[in-house]
Order: sequence, then C-alpha cells, then structure tokens
Amino acid sequence: MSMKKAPEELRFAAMAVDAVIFGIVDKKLHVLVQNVVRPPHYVNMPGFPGGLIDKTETAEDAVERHLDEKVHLPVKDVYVEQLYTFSEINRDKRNRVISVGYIGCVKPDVIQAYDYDDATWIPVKKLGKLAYDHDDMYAKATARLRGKLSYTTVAQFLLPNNFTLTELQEVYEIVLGTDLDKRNFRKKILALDVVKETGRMQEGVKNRPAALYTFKSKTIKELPPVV
Amino acid sequence: MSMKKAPEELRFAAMAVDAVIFGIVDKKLHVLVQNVVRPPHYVNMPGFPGGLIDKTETAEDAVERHLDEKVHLPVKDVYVEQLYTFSEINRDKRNRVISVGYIGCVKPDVIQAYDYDDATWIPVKKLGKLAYDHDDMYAKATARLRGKLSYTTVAQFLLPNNFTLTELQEVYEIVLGTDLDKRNFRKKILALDVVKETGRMQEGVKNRPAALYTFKSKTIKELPPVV
DNA sequence: GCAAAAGTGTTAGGTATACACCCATGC
DNA sequence: GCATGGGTGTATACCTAACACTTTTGC
Repeated sequence: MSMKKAPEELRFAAMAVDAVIFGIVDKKLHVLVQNVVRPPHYVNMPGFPGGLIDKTETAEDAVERHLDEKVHLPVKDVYVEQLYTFSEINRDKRNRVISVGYIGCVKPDVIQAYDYDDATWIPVKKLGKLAYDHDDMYAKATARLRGKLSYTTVAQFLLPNNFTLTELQEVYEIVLGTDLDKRNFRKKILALDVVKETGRMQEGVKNRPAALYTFKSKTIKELPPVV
Repeated sequence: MSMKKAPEELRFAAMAVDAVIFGIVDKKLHVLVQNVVRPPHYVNMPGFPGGLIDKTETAEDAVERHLDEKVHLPVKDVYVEQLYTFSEINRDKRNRVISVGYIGCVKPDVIQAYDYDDATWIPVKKLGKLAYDHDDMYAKATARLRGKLSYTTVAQFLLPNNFTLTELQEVYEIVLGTDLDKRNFRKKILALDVVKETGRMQEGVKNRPAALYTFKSKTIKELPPVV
C-alpha cells in the first residue's frame, strides 16, 4: 500500500523531534546538548539533539534514528518516552517546524564510555540559554522526570544494572533535590518489591562493600509514590 | 516577520489535532464523537472531533478552532490540555497525517444545553470501534483523566460552578469506577482546602437541601492524591 | 586504629479506613 | 409519617517520620 501526500497547501510545516536525554555523572544530573547551527538565529547555541521526521518514519522511529545519527546514542542504550509537542509558530525562526519532544534516560556506563565530540553532557545546573524553545522543553522535561521518578521505576534507566541501595537513593536525591533518610528509604523501596539482591557485593571499594541489587523487571512499572 | 515554508520534500505530512472531550450526564461519563466521513476507509464511523492545523495556528489554536467550528463547543466552555501525539504512518489510511491529541472536560450545563446535530455525547460504556487510531487515543485519554482527577483539581471542569459535596464525590466515583465512603471523602476534600462553601443551598429538591460549594480557584491545581 | 560507608529498629504522630445513625425537606 | 438524600464522629490499623549506633572493609 502506498501512502499519498496530503495536498500541498496543507503541508506547510516540517515535523521534527527533539530529545532531552538525562543521565547522572559524578552525582550530578546531566543532559546531552549539541550546538545548533542554523543561521542567522541560532549559531552555536546549545540545543537538544533532534531532527526532522522522515516520510517513512513515526516520531518514535525518528527520535531513535536522530539519537543514533546525530549524537551516536544507539536505541538500546536509551530509554525514551514522548513528552510534549511544541507548535508555536515562530519556535524555529526560519521555517515553520512543529516538534515532538521526548525525554530519555541513559545509564552511567553509557556516559562514561561516551566518546563523540559533537555533543556534550552538561550538568543541568550549568544550562544557560538554549536554542529554539528548548528552555521551555527543558522545564517540561525535568518536571516529567521528577514525576516519573516518584511514581514509576524509571530510576532503573539512570543506574547500572547492578547498584547499591545507596546509589538508588542518590538518584532520588539528585533528581528531586532533597535529602532522604537512609533507613526509611530502604524500608520503602524494599516494601515496594521492585528490586532484588543479586547476591553479589561491591568490589574494590575502600570501605565496607555494599550488597548489589537489581530491578526485578527490565521495563518501567507504575508504583505508589516512592517519595 | 514572515515564516517560510520548509522545503517541499520535508513537508510530506499534514498536521492535525483531535480532542477527546469528557463530560458527565445522568451520572455517567460521556465523550463527544462525530461521524467521520473519509471514504473509502472511514465512512460513518464515530471518531473524535478534530481537523487540520492551519499555517497561522499553533496546535492549541487549532484544537480550539475545530471544537468551535466542527462541534460548536466554544473555547470558554471547555478545559483542554495536550495528551499525546500520534504519528503511526498508516493511522489515516488515505494520507500521512500526524495528529496531536488533546483531552478536554466540559461542565454538565454545557452538555444539557448542547444542541448540535452533527456530534453526539455518548456514554463511554457504549463506545464501539472508532475511526483512525482513536481507540488508542481514547485509552490514553481515560488513563490521563483518571490520573488528573486524583492529583489535581480537574474535577471542577466536570461540575457546575456550584455543586454539592455528593456531586463532587460522584465525579470521582464515576470516573474512577469505585465507590467512596462519604464521611472519609468529605474529610479528605475539605482538608485539601480547595473548595469553599458558597453559603447557598440546593433549591427545589424533594429532600433535605445540600450546601453548595465552589472551587476556591478557577484554575487547575496540583494536589496530594484525593483518592 | 582510623576513616569511610554499610547496615539496621523503635517510637510517636498522623493519616486512612471502617462503620451507623439522626436530620431536614417534600409530598 | 414516610421516603430521600444530607450531614456528622470515633476507634483502629497502618504508614510516615524522626532518630544513632554498630559493622565491615582498606589503608
């Protein structure tokens, strides 16, 4: 079956996707940005990676392709979900572009091994003015991330497969910006029955080694509020 | 300033909006549907109202315009928020159309006064197969409505400005599909401090008249879970 | 033996749940 | 006076929050 184009006068806009990819490095929340080169309005301003949707793709396909092509992040390394669609008429000052925004999370080992010059992981506290309407996109993205963290098991996509309960707690503290009580956090998370002990221990640490845990399910699950 | 079109080969898709509008009639949750006439695939199948985004509009503008034009629901009568963007390649079998879905809520008096033949409020329990991917859209829409009801003051958009606490409780029961305890519900909702007594009472009821309440704020607010 | 992080329980306060009867009104 | 829905309080179980010391390891 062949898909026809809509009549020309209806196709005034290009469709794009953009992705706000989060990750934790050095106990700080980071996002992946790339300089935008789109004269005359946005030259060397950081923005979130993205690009146009192709006629053979869904938006989900497009975001995966652009993450791979533009910033060398293969699909398998990133959890993505749709965030919000941005359609302000002048959001891209050159042409009308409507963009479907996504959020994503990557595990720390992916960031550690990240080796691509044209994109940068920057701590969210150091984010300045971004290209297009990406400031707005960032605001929606962090709000979503915080919500998801409390009510789902997204934390698993910001951690290695095996992690200590302290590391898990730190994910919550870093993203939510609050300190949590160690004993209460452990009681809560264990009661939720989403993680299990691997039986293995931390190695090569210069203090008492912690037990390593893993999420029982590899997929995101809804939860009663963790925090 | 004039907005250029993107190059022709990038503009393969038309952009649309669709809106799942909820309302309560006779203590049952209803949605507004309209028969789709789009031969050869969708003829006289119910679908949610919507239409194309125009080059001078944002998606939000478009959804408001189409609700007004296609189903005679003026903006002022409906609370709308963006839901999700649907981009499956064959979601509209004739042309490539990407649609930004919205959910909306209207107050019962709007439905009571509703007088337009080309659209119908139907009880959600009677929804059958819908046009396009609107089944999927409906699933996302109800899930969102349930979430919003528990964590925000959306209920205000499904009720008259003045309502009894029993009516408020019924909104929760109808949408969430659960029975709630009257005393506990009242304690909870009053503790949240979002409604206030108007000082007025129900009139013309054949039993003890209930006190009328109103929401303190006309806009949606986040809440700790009501239910 | 010291520095560093791991691991572990109890108490008190507050919140959620379960539950039943009297009240005001119209007819 | 009866039918209808309005309005109210208490006791218990559960959950949350606050809080400090001992353990294990590397150096």
